Order: sequence, then structure tokens, then C-alpha cells
Amino acid sequence: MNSVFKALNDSTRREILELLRKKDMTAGEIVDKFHISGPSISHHLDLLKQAKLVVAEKEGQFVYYSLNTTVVDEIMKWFIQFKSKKK
Amino acid sequence: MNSVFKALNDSTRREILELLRKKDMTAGEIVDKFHISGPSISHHLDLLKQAKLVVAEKEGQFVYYSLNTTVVDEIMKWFIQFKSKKK
DNA sequence: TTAATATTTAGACATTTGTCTAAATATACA
DNA sequence: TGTATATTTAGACAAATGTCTAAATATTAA
Repeated sequence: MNSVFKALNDSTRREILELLRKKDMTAGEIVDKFHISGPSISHHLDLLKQAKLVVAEKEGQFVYYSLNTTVVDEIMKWFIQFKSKKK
Repeated sequence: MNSVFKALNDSTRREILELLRKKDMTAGEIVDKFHISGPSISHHLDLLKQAKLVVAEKEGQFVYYSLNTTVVDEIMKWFIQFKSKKK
């Protein structure tokens, strides 16, 4: 839970998630979408991976990143409690 | 959006939200629930206020804090995009 | 094997963050 | 008025964070 909120607390990382919503991408393709160095993006991807928000899969010399929406489900459950009847 | 994720990226602040889900509380009552100084809690409440996740209302010498769930709605909308069909 | 490409790791550095104590402000009470 | 209570503000400080460059690792291609 902590790692998820931590991962989401950065606009670059949230944008990466929005990109991956449309299609899986290699690390290099993601780097090209931002004006940030490769190592920095790699670090962001690592935090997203730690939070299990994305999955990395190596194919030859490329690494493909894709969304893992099951964590999104869990987060939404946490938010829904605030909308339920007070007790 | 940024301020909301920032506010949520701390377990003390998330616990404060969970407390306020049950009932409105004064700053002092909230302080009593944690082993953290008053000024620190005051700072956390300020960040939650900036994110519009809580509302503060002064009553005499007390300040009552309460949840504002409309921001929760907006956040959930952001998450829902990841569950919708890729396009 | 050597060179090129893709990605990550290591280490440095400035900025942000969470915490604290001391002090300031505001309200209530005697 | 003077004192106690509630809360916030100010300032300090260690730890965490986001970024960078240089170097390391892995894979492909010549």
C-alpha cells in the first residue's frame, strides 16, 4: 500500500502509467516520451515495478513494460471505504 | 491532483483520513491518536487541507476537521481509466 | 571477437519531506 | 485582567527523493 502511494506521488510516473494504458512499451520508447535521462526513467520504472503497478518482461535486448491493473483494484477498494456509510 | 497524491503519500495522513471517516474530530483529538507532536499533526492536517481532502472549521478555541469526499470521487475517476478498454 | 544498441547500476548533489522544540496566536475561564 | 488550553507558525535538522553523468551489464550484429 505504501509503495503504491509512493509510486503514484510523481507526475512522470503517473504519465508512464497513462502511456502504458494505451500499449505496452520498451524502456527506450518510454524514455523518448520524456525530457528526462534514461537512468532517471529506469529508476521511475523500478519504483512502479516495486509497487507492482507495472510488469517488466525481457525480450532480447529490450525490456517491455506493461500495466498490472490488479493493484489498481486494491487501491480503489481503499478509496471506496470513504464513500460508504459512516458507522 | 498532484497535491492529492502528495497528501496520500504518508501513512499518518492516510490514518487521519480513516479516523475522520468515522467521525469529525478536533485537532487535539487527532493528536491524541498518534505518538507524534502536535505541530507535526498540524502540518499533516495542513497538507490534507491543501489537497481538499479535509475541511477545517473553527468552533471557539477548537478546530474541527472533517472529510471531503468529493476529492475521493475525482481520484477514483483517475483510477477507473486503467480499468477501461484499451484504445 | 569487436562494436553497437538497450537498459540498469553506482554515486553525487540539490530539493523536498517529516519530525522536533520553542514561540506565537486565539479563545475561554477565574 | 491574567492564566490555562487549543492550535498554528517558525526554524532547525536528518532522511528521502528526483535528477544527472559515468560506468557496468546484456544482447545483437558485423
